[in-house]
Amino acid sequence: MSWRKEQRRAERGYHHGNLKEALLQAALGLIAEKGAAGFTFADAARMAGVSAAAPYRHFRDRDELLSSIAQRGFEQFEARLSAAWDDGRPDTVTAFERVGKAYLTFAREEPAFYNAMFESGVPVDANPALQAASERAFNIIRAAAERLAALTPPGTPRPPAMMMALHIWSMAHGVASLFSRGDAARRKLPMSPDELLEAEVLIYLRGLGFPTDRRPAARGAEPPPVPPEAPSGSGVPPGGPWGKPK
Amino acid sequence: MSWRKEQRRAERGYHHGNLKEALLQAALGLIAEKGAAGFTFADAARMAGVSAAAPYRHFRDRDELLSSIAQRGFEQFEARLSAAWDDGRPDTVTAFERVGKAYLTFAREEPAFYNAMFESGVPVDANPALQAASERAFNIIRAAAERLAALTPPGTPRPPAMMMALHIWSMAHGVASLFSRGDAARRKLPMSPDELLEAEVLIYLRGLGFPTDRRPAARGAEPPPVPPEAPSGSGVPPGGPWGKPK
DNA sequence: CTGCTCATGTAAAGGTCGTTCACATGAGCT
DNA sequence: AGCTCATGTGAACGACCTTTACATGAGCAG
Repeated sequence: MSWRKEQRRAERGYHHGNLKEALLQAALGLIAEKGAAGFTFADAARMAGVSAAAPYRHFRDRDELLSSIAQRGFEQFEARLSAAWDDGRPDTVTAFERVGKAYLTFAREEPAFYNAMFESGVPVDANPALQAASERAFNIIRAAAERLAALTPPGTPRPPAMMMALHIWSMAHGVASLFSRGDAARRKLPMSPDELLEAEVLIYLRGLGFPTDRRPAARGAEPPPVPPEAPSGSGVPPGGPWGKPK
Repeated sequence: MSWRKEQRRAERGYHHGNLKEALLQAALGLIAEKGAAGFTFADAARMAGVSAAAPYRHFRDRDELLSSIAQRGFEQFEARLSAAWDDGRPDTVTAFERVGKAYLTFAREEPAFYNAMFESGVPVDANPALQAASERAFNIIRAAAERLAALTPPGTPRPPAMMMALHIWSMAHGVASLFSRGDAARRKLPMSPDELLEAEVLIYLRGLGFPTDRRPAARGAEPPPVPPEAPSGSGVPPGGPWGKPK
């Protein structure tokens, strides 16, 4: 009956050695499986092979664990977005679209983090460290928007970068939470979430005056981009961002 | 100690008379207060003045109550969107924008419903009635998009209405869940969620080729709109949807 | 090496929930 | 008046969250 517990103990001794980390990993797995609501502190403890009270040596309560995961999530999120943005290389629009894709990829590949970050009900503004991490992640989008705003073709009014950033964020989050995760992904769509978001962003950018069917770099103030390997692979298909209309 | 319970009983007798409805109302209040995750079946029962076991005569389990609320939410949601759309009166673009506003208004004024519908983890596709209600609500947006798509100015390719509808939905949901509710609303924004969404949709529509700084009706195939009372009140401010750029 | 200390883990217990079951009540029909 | 069945009750079970008093042993001082 309890041989398992005894064995565990024999394996690791009375002290776990790295319980905090083990709990975080266990929680991550459980959240990915059953969602932040279904995750239980007791389960995480069991999975780490310790008693139900042990976690309280490392987290004030269940919410603090959740909050820690959310914070870690924002940090990884920032890293991913940052890598995707790559400081706007090879050109601003390409990099910008890459950021959008990275957003969805993160939501899809790290459902546990995304869940903890945006769907767990953790009050972001209650924990300063969490809030800071969240803002650092958003700042990537904001910085990208800033660079993009600076490229508005002459003759068109320049949109506020902050507004653009919020718009892009809302599109990405909207697509991610409605169509790109869990059961929501089962809604029958005419196109993939990635394509949906890409088209949405392109149409939006066009609405701001960006020429989206060709690289805008040549006519802006931007230095000429590195010639891409795939000549027009990431361009917009003819007929508009959504393919050919019937 | 128990005089309260006795008094309750004296007031209403052994049978409650309308427990199902009372439970739904109680749950709605609790969800609005503490979120769908914090809401408990036992609390709802207490609030209705019955024992913890009574609710099981009306709902298979806690999830079914939540699911019922979500369904009711979608029904009210549909009604609101439908009223806002008003079959495209006085003209398609105006009505379309009104739908966007109605979306946010619903999210703000009915946080409990919105929460149950989109943030409670209720699997929409598990309950046919719920799924149907959800689809009916979405169909309002879809129908509006269809009418709008039919108005694309000559010379511009016509976007698929379904795609438009999904785009609009994702924008509205993104803005609503990121900026328009609960603690999330505390993020410091340069503009209100309503304005943010309105600008976003307008830029998007412009990206599709719609002239958004004036009523597009005159040049489309649409019959001339009823002359509005406020001549250009709902039009777009000069300089673009976001006001004057610096 | 000895012995102390304190971070880390355990067991036990109290409170809340969700859920089930046998039983009680009484509204409405015959 | 009596029956029946929908509706509500109380008790009980197991799971969870959290606290408290106690146990263990790693690391350090002497």
